[in-house]
Amino acid sequence: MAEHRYEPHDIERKWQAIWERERTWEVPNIDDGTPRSYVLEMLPYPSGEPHMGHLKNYSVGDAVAHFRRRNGMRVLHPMGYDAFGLPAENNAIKTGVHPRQATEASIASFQRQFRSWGISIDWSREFGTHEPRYYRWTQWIFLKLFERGLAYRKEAAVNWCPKDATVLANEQVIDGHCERCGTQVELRQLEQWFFRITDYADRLLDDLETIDWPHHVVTMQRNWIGRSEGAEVTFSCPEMGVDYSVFTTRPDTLFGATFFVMAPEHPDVLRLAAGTEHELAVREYVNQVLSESREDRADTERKKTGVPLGRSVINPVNGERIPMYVADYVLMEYGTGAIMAVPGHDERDFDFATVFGLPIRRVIGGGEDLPYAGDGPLVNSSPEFDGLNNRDALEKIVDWLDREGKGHRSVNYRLRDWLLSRQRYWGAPIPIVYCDTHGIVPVPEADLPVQLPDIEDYAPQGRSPLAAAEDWVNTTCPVCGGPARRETDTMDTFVDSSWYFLRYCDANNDEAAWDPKTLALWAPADQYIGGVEHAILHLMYARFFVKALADLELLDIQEPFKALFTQGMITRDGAKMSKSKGNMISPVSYVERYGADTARAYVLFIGPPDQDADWSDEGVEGVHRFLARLWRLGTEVAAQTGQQPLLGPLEAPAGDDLELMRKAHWAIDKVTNDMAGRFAFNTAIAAVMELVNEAYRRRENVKPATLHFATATAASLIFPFGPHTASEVYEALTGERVWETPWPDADLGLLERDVVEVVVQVNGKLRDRIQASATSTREELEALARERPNVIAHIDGKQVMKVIVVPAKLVNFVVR
RNA sequence: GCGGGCGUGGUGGAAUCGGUAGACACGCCGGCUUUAGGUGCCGGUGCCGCAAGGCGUGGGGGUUCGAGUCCCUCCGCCCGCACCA
Repeated sequence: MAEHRYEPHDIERKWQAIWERERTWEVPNIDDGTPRSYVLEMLPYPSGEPHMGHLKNYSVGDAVAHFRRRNGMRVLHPMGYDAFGLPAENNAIKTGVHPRQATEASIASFQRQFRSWGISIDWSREFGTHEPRYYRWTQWIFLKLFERGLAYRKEAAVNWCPKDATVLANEQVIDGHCERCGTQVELRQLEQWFFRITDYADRLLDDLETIDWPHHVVTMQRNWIGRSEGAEVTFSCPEMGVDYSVFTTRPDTLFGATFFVMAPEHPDVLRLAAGTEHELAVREYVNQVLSESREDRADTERKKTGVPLGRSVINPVNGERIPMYVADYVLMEYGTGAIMAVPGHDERDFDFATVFGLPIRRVIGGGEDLPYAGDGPLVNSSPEFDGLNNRDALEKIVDWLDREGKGHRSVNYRLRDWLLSRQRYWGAPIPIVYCDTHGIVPVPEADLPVQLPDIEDYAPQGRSPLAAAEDWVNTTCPVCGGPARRETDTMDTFVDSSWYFLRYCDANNDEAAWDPKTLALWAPADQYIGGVEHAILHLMYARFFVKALADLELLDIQEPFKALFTQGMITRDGAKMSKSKGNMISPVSYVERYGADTARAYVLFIGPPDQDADWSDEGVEGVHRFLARLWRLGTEVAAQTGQQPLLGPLEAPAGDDLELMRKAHWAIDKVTNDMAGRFAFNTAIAAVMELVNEAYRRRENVKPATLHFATATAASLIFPFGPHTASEVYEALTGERVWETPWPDADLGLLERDVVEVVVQVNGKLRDRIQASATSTREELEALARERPNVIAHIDGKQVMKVIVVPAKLVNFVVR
């Protein structure tokens, strides 16, 4: 058969040309009653060439898209590029080449590869987020949020990366280091733009219950939002005539508060210490803490440090005067920047009290040693509350505080507002100008986009490189026409990617970001697919945007992604692939060597797609062998039968014909279930392999029509994973285009057998198998089982206590 | 420390509802074909044992007629958050 060789490149080119010419995967924005589905993979960040993670991501998404299409749905399956961002700009600084040039070269390479992989993309909706026709609307959304008060400017201690010379969002700081370059970040007091995502904390939390997302992602988001219920309690400082409130989740332990601690950044700290013997020490301590790295400060292992402030506050529940301290374990960003310290029932306060010799008082019974953080009855508190369970006492104490005007119930979140301004060049300009008379003025919508000007020097100097583009910066105030200066910061790229999935729905609309009716045809995305690394950042921001846009009545959904699937990484020798490790392998070389179908089917066959999987060249060979086998079988059968319609239901099925038909219908059922309810592509592909193996084994003994059916069915079922080979084989056998034929239906009646194998156990151990009628009664099965020699040997001389019979499945003798 | 997940042959993995552990694939062994073949086709392959048989899903315990699957406990690995009051 030397002349008959599986030539994936010829086959793939042929079908790709057809899909391209006929625009097969484009879908119209109409509602004609056809059920619709929006299948979306996270858009790639175009840097260099696509890697294995992309291949896996889009192979998963394409399988889902194809499966839904063939089940009668009109599927929106678009593609775009998250084109703004730091790596392109850093490259520009190094090489002097404009980031647009490098980015667009990379986009071209992604486009080439997506086509060569045969991903079924609606190319008519493609865009890059760096194109003015896109970022015009990013700016428009910014203005809408600004109008609503959801975008605002404030001075705050922010994360600053000295290497990238820009501020970072909280979410972009990993273990105190810059997410991008790994440099240790510093805290700087700067005026910056924020989105008020904290206003949405409760909705972001509650609506997690309305979406079908992986449990671990939901948990991560929940933890990130970090909702804590408790109370705000007022401690007054009579010496200074000031009240300080603290947030606590444990007002039940108020009677155990023996000191009070403020964060070093607290604005009152120096004033409080002024004139006391501790003034100098406090000043030194604060300066020292502020110069510390975030990472050192966050080290929970090190000994607690702090300095007395020389002042005291009154505990509102018992009038006790307790000393004030400043200590770096209290954070300015959370709660009020001050805490009541209860060393008996909080480990951190306990550590501090131990170092400083402060009193430690037990006010909750239970546990052996202090600190004790569990529940129990109140003790040493007040006659009114002692003896009460602490949870009941908590409610009563807060009620009392509320009546006395000394506190109230309160909720705190770990979530902070989203810092979106970046002192960088390669991003969407923030559409704001500063006027001496009118202050912060939004650019009128009609003037959008604020075009990103071309510049020469990209190097950041602690301010945006855009500041050097004088012609661009100097403008006129939209209100008074007087001289004004443009905002020179650009937006975080996460702003761009927080709404791109909306734009796909109406990508060519030049009048608006989207038409709400058109958007409603598709949004929200029915299935979103991407890496877990976006579990918090992108997936939280996109949810916030959709909620904010819904409040602006610009759309009518509350969540962007109904269902989410997070794929695992492809590793090599158990390690993450990276340029620095030099263990990168690229999809291109495999596509060139084996064809796209092999590469695609392999990344899905390698294991469950939500788990990490290690790349193996031998494994690729195995999948390639399988596809070649299917193609060869198809060619052989087609030579024998010619193109003909699929075999209908069998008249009098028997023998090998019946068995092969059964296997085919079993495979249809198996693949359908593996695709419909879950993402079990690995077992789906295995089922098609079984069908092909079965067809090979029985091919000499079955009628041509049976073999034809089995082979065409295998091609039809493998289509979502290896679309080119599937199309080729299916066409050779039937003359039809497989993607235009409906997904096959399993004849479940055919799968039912008259004679089944029944397992016989004695005390739960397998002793024999018997062939029995599927309709045999319990008594018949037990009787049959008792005749078996191996069963007799095992129950002989023993007492049969019980017999368990599961009809058509098993018989278990319980003997003693 | 808190939260989440995982642990099955030589390897990747399968077992969807508590009912035959190891599908499919890799690797390995054997046969056939072609032999120029590193192609193709067929068969075998959890471990111990000549066999009968025994053992076997990280360790220990439990529930059950029956546990990879449920419960408790310990060990190991991975991920996320981390002085969040």
